[in-house]
Amino acid sequence: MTDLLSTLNPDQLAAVTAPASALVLAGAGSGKTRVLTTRIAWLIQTNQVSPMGLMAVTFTNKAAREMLTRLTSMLPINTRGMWVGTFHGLCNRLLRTHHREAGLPQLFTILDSSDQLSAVKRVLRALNVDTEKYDPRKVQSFINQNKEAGLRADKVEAWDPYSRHLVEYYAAYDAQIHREGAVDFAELLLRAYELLSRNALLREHYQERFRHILVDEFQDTSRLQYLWLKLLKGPDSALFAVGDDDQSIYAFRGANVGNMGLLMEELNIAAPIKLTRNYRSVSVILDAANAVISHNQGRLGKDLWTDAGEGELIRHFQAADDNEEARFLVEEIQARKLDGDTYLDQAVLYRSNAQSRSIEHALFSAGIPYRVYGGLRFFERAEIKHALAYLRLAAFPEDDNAFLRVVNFPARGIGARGLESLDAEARAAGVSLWAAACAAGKKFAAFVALIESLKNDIVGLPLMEQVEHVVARSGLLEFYKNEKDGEDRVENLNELANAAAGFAAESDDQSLEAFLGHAALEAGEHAAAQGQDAVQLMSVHSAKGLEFQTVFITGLEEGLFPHENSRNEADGLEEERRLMYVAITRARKQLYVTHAQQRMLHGQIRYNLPSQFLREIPENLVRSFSFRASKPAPAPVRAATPRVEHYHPRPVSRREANLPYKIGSRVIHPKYGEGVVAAYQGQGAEAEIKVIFPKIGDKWFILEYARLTTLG
DNA sequence: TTGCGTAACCTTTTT
DNA sequence: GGTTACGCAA
Repeated sequence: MTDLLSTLNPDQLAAVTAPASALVLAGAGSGKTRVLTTRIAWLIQTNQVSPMGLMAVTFTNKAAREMLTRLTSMLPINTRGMWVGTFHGLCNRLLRTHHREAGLPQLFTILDSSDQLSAVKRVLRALNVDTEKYDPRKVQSFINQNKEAGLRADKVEAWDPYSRHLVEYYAAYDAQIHREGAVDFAELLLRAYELLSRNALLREHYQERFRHILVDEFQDTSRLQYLWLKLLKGPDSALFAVGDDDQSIYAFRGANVGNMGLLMEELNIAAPIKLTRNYRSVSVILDAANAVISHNQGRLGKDLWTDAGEGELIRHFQAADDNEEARFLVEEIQARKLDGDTYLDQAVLYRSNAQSRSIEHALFSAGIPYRVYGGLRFFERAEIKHALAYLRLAAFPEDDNAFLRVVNFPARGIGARGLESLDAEARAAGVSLWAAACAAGKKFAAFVALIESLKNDIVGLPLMEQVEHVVARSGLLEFYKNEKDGEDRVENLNELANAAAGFAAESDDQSLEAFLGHAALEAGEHAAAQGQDAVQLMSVHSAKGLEFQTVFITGLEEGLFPHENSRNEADGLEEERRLMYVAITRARKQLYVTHAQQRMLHGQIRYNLPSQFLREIPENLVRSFSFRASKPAPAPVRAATPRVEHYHPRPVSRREANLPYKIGSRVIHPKYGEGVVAAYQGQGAEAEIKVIFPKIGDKWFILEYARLTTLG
């Protein structure tokens, strides 16, 4: 037991062994996850609670998994069946267990955001709503915002006609998905909340059971999640919340930092336990982070410190355009690689996912392996959703959503017109589309027969074979095999069977229904090759909780980061600044920040000023560079420091000795003229050299045959 | 009625 | 640049 605690610093120790409810204000890199898991281990080891008597809640599946992994390395316990998971995952569990009390069918489906959007569109169409006036996405977010606040349609206050309509659509949408036995993300939470608040017996049961509730990333909890936690906390239970108000970056989906203050008030917590010692970054990086975040008002207040030493200055690259920015990234990433950093140690961050494309392009043409997080994830891909819809119909054909998705995919001659009349019949009879289709006769006979046969064929098969069978027999596989550029999709469909096998191996419930629920809640990262040495590309949001040796924060421009949409939101700029704070604190040893004077965005060139966040980093922590030293002088970021060094691709040691041309040196090619050596890739006879010709563009040559002459 | 091609559109962040 | 909506041809 003592060895569990012996390596903690005094603040961490106080947090881990807190006797009652506590709020821990844990700065970036201060050992937050360690405190959480050590507390769980300590509670169990000292017999204060059994593994079944505690609940630990996180926001992401990744965080939940990591907690379990660390826990098993500390204690010889079986973590299966423990209530450790995401808010959504635990609510799902609660609702599956008590579906009857919750008023749901046993096999309720979970709608992800895009499913939800199509459901909203369907409802609006049925009500003949002018979607010019009522943008489906606005309606969707209206619904979600209210659910996140714990409000059903009949509780939402609406004074003007416009909001009254929104409320009406909210009610219609809820009625619709309930009819279909579907539940959206926010509904999972709201319904679980309502279940517990209405059913005293159930509530008391869980309150008795969970003596300790631990919450990660508490600053990101919504009002509803807070209420849910309080409902589960019995009079004798302890609530242990860990969070960092400076890292609250999810206000847009209902996160309420105010919950931190509220918690202290309501649970009589005198003061938060502050963890400010940082074990991650060198002090240059922490100083920058502290300086930036100090521009925010109303913080709970803490500054990070370290004794890890100063470290290298932050490097700021001022690019003329996005291509230059990408070129700079390529140069530096390669240089660091040759200096001994792995690719995996290096992360490129951006504010919005759309920015990844140009970076991917540059890395790809330079032959640098990379991995993109976020964006379209495995279970969100169209072909996967189609396959899941077939599986869903095989299990529960009444699902209108799934029905509509695949009734004419692959095409089988059922168009909008046919569906319209089917929908009318279904509405008139008050039944599902499936029931109507069964009654409709020949037009839908083939589809009905297909689903029936899928349903019969997979009875009793193991999960993986069920998936394989449905993928093969639904016609999806064949369709994509015949489609040009369909290889990836075929591969993904095959991967789906593996995902099912993986799920079956891990989960105690191996039913098809359980797998479908898992697919909706876990976006899944099966698609990208794991464990490979690759540069990590991701949005700042998805970087939260991660750390890297080297971090590049790109696109630091007014309008991009801070994002222009944040201007109209209350507290918008402050949230952007917290985002910047999160980005900076991801770096352990070296931080790069870049901006471009102009960039291609949404198909047109935009001219952006450098981000104000750059100015907020003290100048003595930064070295600035640009490709052109003087001529088209980049606008100085601060008036006081026009000093911008000329960027030289760093001289790299070792291996470059074998390379005839230095990176950055100017060469002449007999056909293309003058150019600059940009990169190498490959080894020996396969080695290639990349030369950038100002007029022609980038070219790769086989090094052995490249007829290049060095210039001056 | 369907399927395909072109035009217009829009783009923050996620469970 | 990529996706969706619409119009046109089969």
